[in-house]
Amino acid sequence: MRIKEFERATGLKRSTIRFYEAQGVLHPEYGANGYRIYTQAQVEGAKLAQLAQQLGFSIREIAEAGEAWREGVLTRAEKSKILRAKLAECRDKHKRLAALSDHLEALADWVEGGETAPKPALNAAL
Amino acid sequence: MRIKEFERATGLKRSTIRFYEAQGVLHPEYGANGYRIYTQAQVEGAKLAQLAQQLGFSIREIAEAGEAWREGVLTRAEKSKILRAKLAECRDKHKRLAALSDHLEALADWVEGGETAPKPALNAAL
DNA sequence: CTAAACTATGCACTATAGTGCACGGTCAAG
DNA sequence: CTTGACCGTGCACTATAGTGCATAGTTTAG
Repeated sequence: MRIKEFERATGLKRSTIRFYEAQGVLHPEYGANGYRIYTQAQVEGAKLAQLAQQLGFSIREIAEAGEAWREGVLTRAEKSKILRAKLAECRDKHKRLAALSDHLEALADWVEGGETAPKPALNAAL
Repeated sequence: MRIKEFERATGLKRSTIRFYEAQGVLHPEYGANGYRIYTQAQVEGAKLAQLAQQLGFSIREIAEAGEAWREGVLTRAEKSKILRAKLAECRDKHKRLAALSDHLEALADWVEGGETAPKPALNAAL
């Protein structure tokens, strides 16, 4: 597909798509006319990148991790290492987010209960 | 406490502390000499802000939500509403992070398994 | 063949989140 | 009463993540 359809498929703006390419997140093929050509796999990749970015990963990190599922760039061991490292970061964020949720809920309950009981303390493990 | 100790207690740089104050995240008292004075509660608040920020919330969002646990600014209903809204966002991020973790793990397994099975697809619910 | 729609590049501009420095006032030990 | 550590403001600068525009080439429907 060309860029217009890729915009529609990913929900990204054209300027953002070009920016992501410049940052190494996207690597489209180019036709003889100079037009970018995208595959369905790249739509998936872009969606994953968006997700990761909304959850606090930087463009640079996403570009680096993205190398792990591009063909013929890295060895299996390198890919595995990158993916496992990002997975660990995800799991850590996941835990911290659970802690933040718990704390917000405790605060909401405390406010709704008239702020009488002692104010909930932030878990030290954060 | 004064700013030096607040830096140590929160792990934030002095420039960042001043920036957060300018953005409405922190609201220290001022002594007669013009020095900022922080409480232990503000250390807690700053840590919570750091946590939220690392997890993808913006400074502006944090400042707004922070009003909910400042004294005498908002009504109970307003505080509750803000906290419950942020809680819902947290829970959503939490779910998405779980999905991202699952996907990364599936990719890592797939790579380690020799990339023979079909490449895991991204969950459409993202 | 022409016009509309689509695509390309380069570059300047914006928003967010800080960082660092110059310059000056305050405090406390000696 | 000086000296060094600490604190203040203002301002310019940086990094990240885009956004928008001018200008020009390509494609496609009529």
